[in-house]
Amino acid sequence: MDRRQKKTRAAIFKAFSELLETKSYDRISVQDIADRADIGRTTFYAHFETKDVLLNALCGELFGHIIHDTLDRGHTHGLYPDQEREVSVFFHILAHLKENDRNILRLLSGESNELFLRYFKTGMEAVVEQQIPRDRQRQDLPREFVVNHIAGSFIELVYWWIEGGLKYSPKELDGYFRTAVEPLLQNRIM
Amino acid sequence: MDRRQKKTRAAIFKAFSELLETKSYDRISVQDIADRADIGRTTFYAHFETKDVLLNALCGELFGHIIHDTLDRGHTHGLYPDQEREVSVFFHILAHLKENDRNILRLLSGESNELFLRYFKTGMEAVVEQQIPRDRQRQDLPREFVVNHIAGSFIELVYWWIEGGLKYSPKELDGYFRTAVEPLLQNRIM
DNA sequence: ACGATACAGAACATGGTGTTCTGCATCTAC
DNA sequence: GTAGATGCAGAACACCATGTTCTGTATCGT
Repeated sequence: MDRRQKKTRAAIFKAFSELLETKSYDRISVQDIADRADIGRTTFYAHFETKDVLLNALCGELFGHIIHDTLDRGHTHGLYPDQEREVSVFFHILAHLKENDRNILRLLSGESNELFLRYFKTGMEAVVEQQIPRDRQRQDLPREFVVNHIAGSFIELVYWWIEGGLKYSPKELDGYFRTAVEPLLQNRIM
Repeated sequence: MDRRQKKTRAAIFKAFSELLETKSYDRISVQDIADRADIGRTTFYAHFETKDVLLNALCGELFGHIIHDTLDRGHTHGLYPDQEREVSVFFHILAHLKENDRNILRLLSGESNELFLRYFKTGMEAVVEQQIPRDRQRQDLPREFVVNHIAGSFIELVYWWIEGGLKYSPKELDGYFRTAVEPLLQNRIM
């Protein structure tokens, strides 16, 4: 790809992310993005058909990595605590967020957090699907209910955590969350 | 209040609700609302400063009633099943929704459902606060965590239920949900 | 019936969107 | 290094939405 393309594309992403930290999505104009990225407005449209396309690309960029990492890790670390570390996949995701990977935390703290959390939820459903072995799931509850409940309440946890100013540690929350979610699974087979 | 005022105000609400069933919130223009309500655009601004003010008024109207009813009922029906009917407050809310009170269901099925569910969550937090006696709550979990978890996962339940086309009955869901949420409370004192 | 007020409609300023065109700068390939 | 292709800036344009102001008319409450 042309160096110029890469540069402006990166500049657009950067400008958009920075703006999303301060303004809500629909109050950001293409002109704002272009100004901040120091490019012409026409150039923006040469890269993205519309603002929504850019948003989708950004979300893919952001959550793609975190979810992908988590799914990779899923083979070794399970929903249940590691023998040694006493933490689960949820801890890893919360820790990622707290480390503010790719400034995702600032975006989730911004006015458009609901927007991002919807994307996040889609990814979380895949993680939960992978993490719950079918034979461990309670048979008296529909699987799709369980998956939605766990993914959904995790999203709400993140929402609440960030709104409240990260007053708890990822480890604490991981413990609380697993306590809240454990009964959706059958007891471990002895 | 002037009859004319009441009439146009009602017409605006009606038009706005109907439009929200088909278009997403930010794709509805004031002109759309005015046209549908068969009033002048200027008249709209005489009633509501902006579209957001209208949205807030509508949400208060919608969720105000359902939450208020639920809080009233809260003194008799608890989080736990009635002795006779085996249902909880959650059943009542889901049943209200399914009965499509004030066309709320059609709004929640529309493109702006996320918008409404955020309002809904605020109300649900009040309901949950009321429903969980402090002495019944597990002491190893922060109360604010528990309240957010229950209110949040209930919202996600509604979201999922509606997205999926109401494939489960309120009674079924009430059972599932209480199963999922029970462990957040201490066992009943014998 | 009278004064007050709600309304319709037109006009206006402002600002955002998405497109097209022209000229210039920069890249890639040879 | 040069030539042809491609990315970019900037201006101009048509379009649509917002929010305000003004005027004349219809309807209200008393």
